[in-house]
Amino acid sequence: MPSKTFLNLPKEKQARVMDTALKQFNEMGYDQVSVASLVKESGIPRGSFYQYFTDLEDVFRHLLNIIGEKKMAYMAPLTTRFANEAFIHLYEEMVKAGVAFAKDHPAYYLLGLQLYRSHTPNMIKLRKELEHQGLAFMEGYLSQDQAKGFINKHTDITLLARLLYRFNAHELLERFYEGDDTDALLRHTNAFLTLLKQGIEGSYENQSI
Amino acid sequence: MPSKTFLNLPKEKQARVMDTALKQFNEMGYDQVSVASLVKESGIPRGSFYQYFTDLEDVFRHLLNIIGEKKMAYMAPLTTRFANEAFIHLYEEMVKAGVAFAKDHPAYYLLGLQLYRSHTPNMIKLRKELEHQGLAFMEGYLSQDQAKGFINKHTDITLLARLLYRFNAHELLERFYEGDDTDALLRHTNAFLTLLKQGIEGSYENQSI
Amino acid sequence: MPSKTFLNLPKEKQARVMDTALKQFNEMGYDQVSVASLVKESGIPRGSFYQYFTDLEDVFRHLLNIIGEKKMAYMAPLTTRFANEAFIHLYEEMVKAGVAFAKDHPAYYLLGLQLYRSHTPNMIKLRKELEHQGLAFMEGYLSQDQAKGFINKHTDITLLARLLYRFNAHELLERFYEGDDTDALLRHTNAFLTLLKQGIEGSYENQSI
Amino acid sequence: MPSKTFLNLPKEKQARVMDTALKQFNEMGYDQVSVASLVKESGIPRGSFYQYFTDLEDVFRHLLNIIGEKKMAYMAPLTTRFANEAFIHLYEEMVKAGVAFAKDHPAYYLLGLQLYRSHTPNMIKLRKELEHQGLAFMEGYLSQDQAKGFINKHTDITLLARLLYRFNAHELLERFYEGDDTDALLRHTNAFLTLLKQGIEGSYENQSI
DNA sequence: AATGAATGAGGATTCATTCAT
DNA sequence: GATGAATGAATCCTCATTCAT
Repeated sequence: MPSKTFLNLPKEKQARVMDTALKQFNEMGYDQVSVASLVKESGIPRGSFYQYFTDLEDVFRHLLNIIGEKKMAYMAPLTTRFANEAFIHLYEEMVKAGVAFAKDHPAYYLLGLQLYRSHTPNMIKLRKELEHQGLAFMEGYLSQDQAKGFINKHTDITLLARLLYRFNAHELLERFYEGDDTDALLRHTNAFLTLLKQGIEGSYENQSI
Repeated sequence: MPSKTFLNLPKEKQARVMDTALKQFNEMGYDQVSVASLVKESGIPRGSFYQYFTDLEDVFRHLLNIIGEKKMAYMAPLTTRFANEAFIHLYEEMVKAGVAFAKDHPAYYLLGLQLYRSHTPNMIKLRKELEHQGLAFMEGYLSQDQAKGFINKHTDITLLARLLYRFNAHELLERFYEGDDTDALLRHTNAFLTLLKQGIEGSYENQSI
Repeated sequence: MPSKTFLNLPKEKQARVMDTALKQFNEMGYDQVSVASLVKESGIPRGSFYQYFTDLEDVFRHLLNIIGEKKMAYMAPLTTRFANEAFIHLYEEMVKAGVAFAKDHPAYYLLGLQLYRSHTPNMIKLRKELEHQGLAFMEGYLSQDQAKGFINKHTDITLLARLLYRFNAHELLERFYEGDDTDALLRHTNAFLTLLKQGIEGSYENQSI
Repeated sequence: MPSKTFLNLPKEKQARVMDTALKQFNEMGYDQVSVASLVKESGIPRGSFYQYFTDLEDVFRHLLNIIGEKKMAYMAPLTTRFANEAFIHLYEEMVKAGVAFAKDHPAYYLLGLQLYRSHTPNMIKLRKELEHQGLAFMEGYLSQDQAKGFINKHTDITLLARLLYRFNAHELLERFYEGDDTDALLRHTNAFLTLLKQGIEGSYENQSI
């Protein structure tokens, strides 16, 4: 968490630092960014950096918080709207909201990639925290859906939650990183959900699997 | 690729170097291994390192090749055996063979993790090469299966290949890393394949999705 | 010497600063204490520090003065009481008073150690000032004692003063630091004085040295 | 302990580094010497320093070893020569040998001062090792002397050993540092030994203490 | 008088790579 | 071909002190 010193800085200066950080994390990759590179490009003195942050991880976490808040604005309306339906519908909408977010704030969206690109103990811990949180959220809904008969009994809910989580947190992110536009992301999402819902087995006439 | 100089070394000395490299990559993580740490623990002179390899990536690639060869011994028999069946059956057997390999050579198996844990440009490139290769292999089979009716027409083959690839290359690897034994890995595999084959939709009585 | 600004501060606030300083000097060692560490733990603003003191040595000297005053309360009664006796008796009482002081105010007593544990030019100067002062005080008395015949003519007064000074300022201090309780310190003192008074030579029967 | 790399260097180059270290430790004080200052003045590259030594303490210990060996040449002959006499005579000769050493190699001699001028845990440990060793050596002899009647029964042997140790390791060293020449050191030694042997008490006529 | 942000020099350490033997 | 010493750039982090509010 940045120091009060940093948070008391003029918004503009804070933004200059955080924007540079965002840019460098995305362009250079988390592991290649150094305190040196950040202070140089953002124009703050070396010493100030250490007055603002404990280390680069601190900067990264702060960036995630900023992004998290923005993203929340896209997600918040959904949870109430889909209260009585199968979770998969809520999931679909959340993914779409995420894609909209990606369209509006591509740099913010892409920072998520870095979460999987550093392996300092703290970073691993952070990633697991987020994963655990995301999985628990989904498993809760999915178990209820299975009880209600929305999901068949053969389905391993824990696994399903993982697949859903990964699709959103990895697959789409990487595709976006590799150049797919948001329309493509939506198509991938449809294909993914179709596959999940119906499975891959052939039609009855030649169901030979 | 290591120099001829290296490949002409007594097998034993080569093994000493490669075993140390394997150990350090797994224990310290690719990014933390340095030429210094490797020459120190393996006991070869600093100058020799540069006579044998161009850099650490060179060592890593060589390690992957060595492992690839060993793994091939587990896989080779399968391809012919399942020539006329749906690919998913071959896939299942290949995953099982991979799990057997993991049981026999855990350190070799786990090295794959490092592929996803470093993000130097070279490593990213290497990972993409492998991914591309793996995906192309699967997509070829899966397209045929879809043509033959083994896979229904709604299924996005590219996506399916990705899911299969990821499950094997990420999901199982990470679960193994986190302590699941090989039996657990096999159970996960069953659950995954069941889900893929049948989808998650509820039974006819209450098919409300 | 602290500025008037500091001395006009509420006693309580002064004490907070000086207590923190005492604690840090003792716990971290003079050389490890920084302006940063002191302002942080004492809670005063960084800028204020430089309004109160010129530097850390200034703080240290002020601490010594505060301690000196407290210690004086233990010593003052003695000088008059032993006016006509050999100095060694006064010395003994002063040492005992010092030990009592150590018992009552161990942190104050132990600060003296830092005088010997930093070797910045200023600290060396300070230590020499104190030594010089202490030695002069003792040499004055001891010369008179030698003139009066309390001390034999063979004794090198300058040397004796040094031995007495060191025993009190080093030996006892370090023993206290290393855990000797005050009783032990008194026993050491007796042994020391006995040795000084009588020498180490064997009894007449076998005086072979 | 310096690396083999360092010890394999040409004697001349080793000497250049060690002489610079000796000079800087003596002139600047152990705590003020930095790796930066040492590499600059000795002319070796920054990186080489870390190939030779682990840190400055390593340099210091090596210096002590070098000095210890030289000093041994002055001391070795004595121990056998005084086998049957009171230890105090051996002590006197050892001190004199030390003074001769100081005359021949003042810089080496003075380095001992630094032993008391740093307080990193390792340095404290080193000093205590040396002290413990020195005290044990003396106490052994002194106990025997007391048994033999060379030293009277009132004398606290442990304390006496400390006084002897300190006189040699502190008092003389500091006096030499402060400018006393070797003749003066010998006079101090005589005065000290006289005082120890006979005590300070006045002659029989006016023995009033 | 109080405050705390700004500053950049300075020190420790690691590193990949080259080069002379 | 084998060896290991040499190199200095690059990085991290701390610090005392000043200055503007």
